[in-house]
Amino acid sequence: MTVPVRPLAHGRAATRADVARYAGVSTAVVSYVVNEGPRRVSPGTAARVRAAVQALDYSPNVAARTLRLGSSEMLGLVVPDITNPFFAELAQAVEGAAAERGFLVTLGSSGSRVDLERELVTDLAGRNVDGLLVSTVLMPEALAALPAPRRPTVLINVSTPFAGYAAVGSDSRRGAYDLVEHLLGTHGHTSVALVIGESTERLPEPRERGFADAFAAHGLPPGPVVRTDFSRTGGYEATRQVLAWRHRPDAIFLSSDQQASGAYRAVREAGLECPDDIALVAYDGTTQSEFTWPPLTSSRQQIDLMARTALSAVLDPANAPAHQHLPTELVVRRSCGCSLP
Amino acid sequence: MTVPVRPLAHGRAATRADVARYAGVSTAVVSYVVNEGPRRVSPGTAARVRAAVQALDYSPNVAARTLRLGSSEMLGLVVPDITNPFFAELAQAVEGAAAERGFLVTLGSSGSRVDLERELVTDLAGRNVDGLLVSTVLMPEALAALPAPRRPTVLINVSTPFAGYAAVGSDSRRGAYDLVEHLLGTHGHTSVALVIGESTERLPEPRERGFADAFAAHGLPPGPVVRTDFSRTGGYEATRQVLAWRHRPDAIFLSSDQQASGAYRAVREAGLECPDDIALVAYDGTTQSEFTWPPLTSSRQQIDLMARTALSAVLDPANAPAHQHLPTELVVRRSCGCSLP
DNA sequence: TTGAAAGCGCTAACAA
DNA sequence: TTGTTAGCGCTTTCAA
Repeated sequence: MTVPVRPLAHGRAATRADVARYAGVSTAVVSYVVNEGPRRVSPGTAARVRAAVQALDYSPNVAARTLRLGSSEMLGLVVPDITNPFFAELAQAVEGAAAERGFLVTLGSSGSRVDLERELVTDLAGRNVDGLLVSTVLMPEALAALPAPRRPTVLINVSTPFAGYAAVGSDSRRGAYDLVEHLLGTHGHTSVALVIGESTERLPEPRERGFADAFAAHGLPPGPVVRTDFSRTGGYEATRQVLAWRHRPDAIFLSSDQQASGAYRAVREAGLECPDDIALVAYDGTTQSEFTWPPLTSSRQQIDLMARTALSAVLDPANAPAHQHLPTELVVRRSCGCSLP
Repeated sequence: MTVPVRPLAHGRAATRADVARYAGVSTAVVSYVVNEGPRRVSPGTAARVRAAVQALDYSPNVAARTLRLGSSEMLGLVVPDITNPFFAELAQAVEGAAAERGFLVTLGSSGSRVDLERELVTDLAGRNVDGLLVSTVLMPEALAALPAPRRPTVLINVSTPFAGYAAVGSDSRRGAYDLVEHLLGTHGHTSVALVIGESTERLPEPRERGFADAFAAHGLPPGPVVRTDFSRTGGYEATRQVLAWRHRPDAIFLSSDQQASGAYRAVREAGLECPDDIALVAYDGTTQSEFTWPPLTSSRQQIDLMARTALSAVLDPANAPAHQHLPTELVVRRSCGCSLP
């Protein structure tokens, strides 16, 4: 199945022993120089070692180091779908935050498939990663079915804690509330539909609760809910469905930017205009939301903060709170009906 | 700088020796069972070993295996920007193709920054990856400045070969030609502007040549070229610029979907309609292009094929051609002015 | 300040 | 069919 890769053609790569021999020192000294510690080395010797390193084009074998140290300075990140801009931005942020601390990250994108995700997590966990960040669509059961994590594992982008894991996520209930309240309060809409991904999180989904909360605050019964998946196609299909209702709502709240992308298409295909015929708002607030037309009013997740928070949690599991809620930010653009300069 | 991670609280993780002791066999036998070879083991013994593995919750130490075997079954992938849907789709494809062959992939996204990219490639290459796929914006110099790769390295998404590396990319010259020829031939446009990313590839950029080729085929001098960067903002700014010209062209050919996203926004902000006031076409053809309005006519890169081809090249460097050109596919939608059902 | 050497967990050649 | 063991490259304790 797998293809072993031979070392370079011109012979095996130089090892620490080669360098030591070349520089006329012991292997320990080479270590001290290469790692700048833990013992100090006289300047002259250090220079000879560096020259040898150069001459032999030596670079340390990470597997050996990992084996010895028990740490690989690698983190694993599992997301359901890297082509979803939210996860792409999250991956970018995690990678950046990890790099700042000297860690590399191995990414797995499961395509939202449960079995693949399980495999990914198990595999990654076995790969000497020092910690795991998992953003999964398959919360409770699948997670419980996993072998106990051998490494600090934090659940990222979840709104409810899960036994045995540290978790960080946005306060999506509040984010949803803000959006719907804006529609109901500022714009005086009375009928707003919710299009939401088929969640495997503990129900009711927080966005759905925020949605209902906003209606309650206005003394209204909650609007209709359409469940689909968290993709463009999901948003597209669901919106088509909503537009076909006898009484078209004033607005649709999409649970992700990705779904909103599909919603726009459905609206245009129906020959309708946003926001005149129907307002659209969405949860996520990735860069994509600035480039739709009209620009998308959204509750923006603080992706950088989420990445940093999650990173601190894996790297210092002892002090990681069971669950951290990050605030979202309401970004009003034009798709809700507001007319901005 | 780095935080070593301790084994599980309930003591150190089980090793192969623990399993051997528990099952009353030698470590070799455990190996044979776990790896299903290379020696065969009697069914009874194998069962005992499997029971021990289960009981001790044993999982092999990958670092040790890597050290021993000299192969990690990991590949490295470096892309300039994972939030660009093209690269996200590419990453997804590479990951999928790799998984089929038992490899995991470590992703690095450089944010298009030369220094970070150099660091990433060097770092990744040192990490016992069995091979490296690099899609870089900083072709010639930076690549030459890199230490010689210790592992098979293939350049991905490049249109010109580069000494010492296998390379795979789409035939972007042809892709560009198809698009512009469609505009000139089918639609009878005469003035088409090109918005292209600031390329670090050997000039002239193939898309620019394809663009010029199409004009030449019609006996026309090539249209105006605006150079910007390969981002939404780049496309946005460049398009604003084009729209401000005294003579607005009939169409703009954007060198990426990401730029096209920015272009749409610029067109709408200017109060113009696509394709009536100005036609838009782009190179890439990611899923994003199906969800713009109007849907984007594009030259679609065969991302899956590219991933597979590149993978074969890293995994079997001996037989990898210096450069492989993959055909693109013209996908006609509505942004060019075609009226589809 | 430097050297010798043990040992991290695994694979596979060799021996039984 | 199974056991013994060398050795992958590295870090670091202990001794000099």
